Amino acid sequence: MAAPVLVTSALPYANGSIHLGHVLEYIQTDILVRFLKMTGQDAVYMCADDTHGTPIEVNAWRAGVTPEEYIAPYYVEHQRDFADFSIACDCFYTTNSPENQHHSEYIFERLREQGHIVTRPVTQYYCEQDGRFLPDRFIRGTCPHCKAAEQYGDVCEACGTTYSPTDLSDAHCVLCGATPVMRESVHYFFTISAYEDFLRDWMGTPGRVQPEVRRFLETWINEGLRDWDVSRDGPYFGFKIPGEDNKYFYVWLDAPVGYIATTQKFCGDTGRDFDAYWHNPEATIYHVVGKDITYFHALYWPAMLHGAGYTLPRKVLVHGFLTVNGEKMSKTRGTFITARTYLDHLDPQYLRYYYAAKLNGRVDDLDLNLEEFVHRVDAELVNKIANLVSRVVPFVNRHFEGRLGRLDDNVKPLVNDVRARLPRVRESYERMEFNRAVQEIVAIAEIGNKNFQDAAPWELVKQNPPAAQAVCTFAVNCCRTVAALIKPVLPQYAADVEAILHVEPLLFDDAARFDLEEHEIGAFTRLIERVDARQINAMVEASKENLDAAPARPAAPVEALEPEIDLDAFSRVDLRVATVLQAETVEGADRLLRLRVDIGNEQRTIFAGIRQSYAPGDLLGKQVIVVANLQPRNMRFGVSEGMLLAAGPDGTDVVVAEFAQPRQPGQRIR
RNA sequence: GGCGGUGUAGCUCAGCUGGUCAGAGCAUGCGGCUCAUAUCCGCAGUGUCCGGGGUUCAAGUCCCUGCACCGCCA
Repeated sequence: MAAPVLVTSALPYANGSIHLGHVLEYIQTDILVRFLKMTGQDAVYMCADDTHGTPIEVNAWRAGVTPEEYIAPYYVEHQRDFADFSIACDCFYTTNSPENQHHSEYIFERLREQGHIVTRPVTQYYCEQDGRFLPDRFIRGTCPHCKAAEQYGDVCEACGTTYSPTDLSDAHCVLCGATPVMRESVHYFFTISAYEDFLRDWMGTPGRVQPEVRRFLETWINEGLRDWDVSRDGPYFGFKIPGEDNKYFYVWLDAPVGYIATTQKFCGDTGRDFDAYWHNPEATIYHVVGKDITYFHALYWPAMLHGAGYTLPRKVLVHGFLTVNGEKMSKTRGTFITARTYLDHLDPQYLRYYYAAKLNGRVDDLDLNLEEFVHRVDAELVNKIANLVSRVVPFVNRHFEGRLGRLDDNVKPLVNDVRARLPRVRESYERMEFNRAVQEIVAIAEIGNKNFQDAAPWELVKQNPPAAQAVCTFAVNCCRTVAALIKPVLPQYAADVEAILHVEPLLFDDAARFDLEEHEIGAFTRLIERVDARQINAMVEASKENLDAAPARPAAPVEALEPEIDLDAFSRVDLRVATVLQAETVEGADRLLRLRVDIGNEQRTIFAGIRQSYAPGDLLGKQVIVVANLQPRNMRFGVSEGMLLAAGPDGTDVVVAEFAQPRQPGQRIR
């Protein structure tokens, strides 16, 4: 038997629900695996929940449960979402497993034996109140570059500058508000630079990664591969580093190992040979990942596998992000749609079809345009593909008691035409250019429709029933061909057609047969409904509601109070009533709105980091509170002449302070 | 700020190593059919191939530059 194929998609993080962006990747992977299986390859799809790391540890702590308790419901939820989208993992496991611990430790030890793990002290912020080192995302302070307040420890969302948390002038702990101290800790580093030649060779082999990805990776290598910190101090949720009391593997060390661990679990459950996958240079391993995690999968991961003697990936397939209606998914616009919200309103087959029709195998972002979605599903899937079955099957049942005749010689050219297209479909699937495959399949459905139209069996049946029967026979064969070809994308549709036509489960090669003759077909059943546009709207509305209802965010600990000040100190802060005259987005800044406000005797321009919570129109005419005597601040996009008062834990959930009754602009607030 | 990607008809996109490459589908308009629980089939127009330079006998296709959008920066 040929060497096995193993395909993975990136592991969903077990601290939240999956959304349609995740689903894009899983559907893409699922289509590939189904195609491989249909063409007789011994392929499996492995996936798992990614369960470790600081965010889950902290969220569990905030929720007052253990990390294991915290991740458990997501494990159930994710599997249900997968199943309901017909995403058929052969095994869906978890990184919080003994198998994963074993392989993580094994890889670590092998790398250490070879001298590619070194230790080095690292000085970083430590919160004495919480008793923990603070990752960059758990520190906030004022950006050293543009002086924007309340920025994360690694990047300023106002000006985009990246820096180290120690560059923040007033760093404080996100969890408790306390000022952290510097503390030293010894960390383990993976000296990946030792693998530079190996990596150049690996990714230099054609087909490993898409060309644009390779260029991207080469710039990393050319800049010099830096040692990778693979340890974290406790408290942490993960695997302890052997021989250490309070140090753990960084989540990115054990997450991809989950691919291996899941395979181990799968082999244990099914009696398959684990080594045939992970200790077999003939095995084909594909990783499907989003472009944000390219470097983990195409640099660290192959190096780790190589160092520890596991099978190397044959291909890392990188895809872009999902946008909705041309824009980044947005909670306020209702385009941040979870898998479940979609399923509550629409048929999963629509999305599988739409994604397939747009996936081109490149790293481009894919846009889910909801109007196009409706149109494309109706015009192609329903009107062309399903309608062919709908027009011929009831016809055969009505006029010929469900029996097919024989194919007429005059359809030979059409059969040849269809057969000539099959290699292109196959090749498009192999290259992950599902859009071309779908295009070709629709064209084949059109051939079936056109012949049926031109031959007009509804007329022919009056004079020459056998001739009409032959026309129908060809159309039914087209139905089978189309169903076989679209089966990786629409397994449910294909199964329904198989049932109607009374044929065995279709394989890819069945598409070429055209030998369904003198055969009795079954009754017609509806295959797929047209998209109900109202359901689209309902889904978008529900996505907005989810946001409002989202109680999920556990109450953040209340920030510590600032030192006491006297009245004089307060009165030096000049707060004024201001009316918002203009509000607009700032090009190049995701978080900022540029506001023009009236503060009585003058107007001011203020940049406020509230774009994620407010659309410009939301603020027009509103009366807000402005710090009017704040030193003007030079920002990348202009000068900000004041500051807006608002409350919120971060930039995505901010409420601007307003007045319950109208006030005159310029009035002072005391 | 550095790096990378993208920019082709109203929309979604094909156009590989430069020479019928200015295309397809949808949308639009017109015509035909009625088997279709999902309407299909045919015909027709539309484009400074993002702007500006350059290389070449020849450039969406190569080079430089500008602009816009997207992403990455361990």
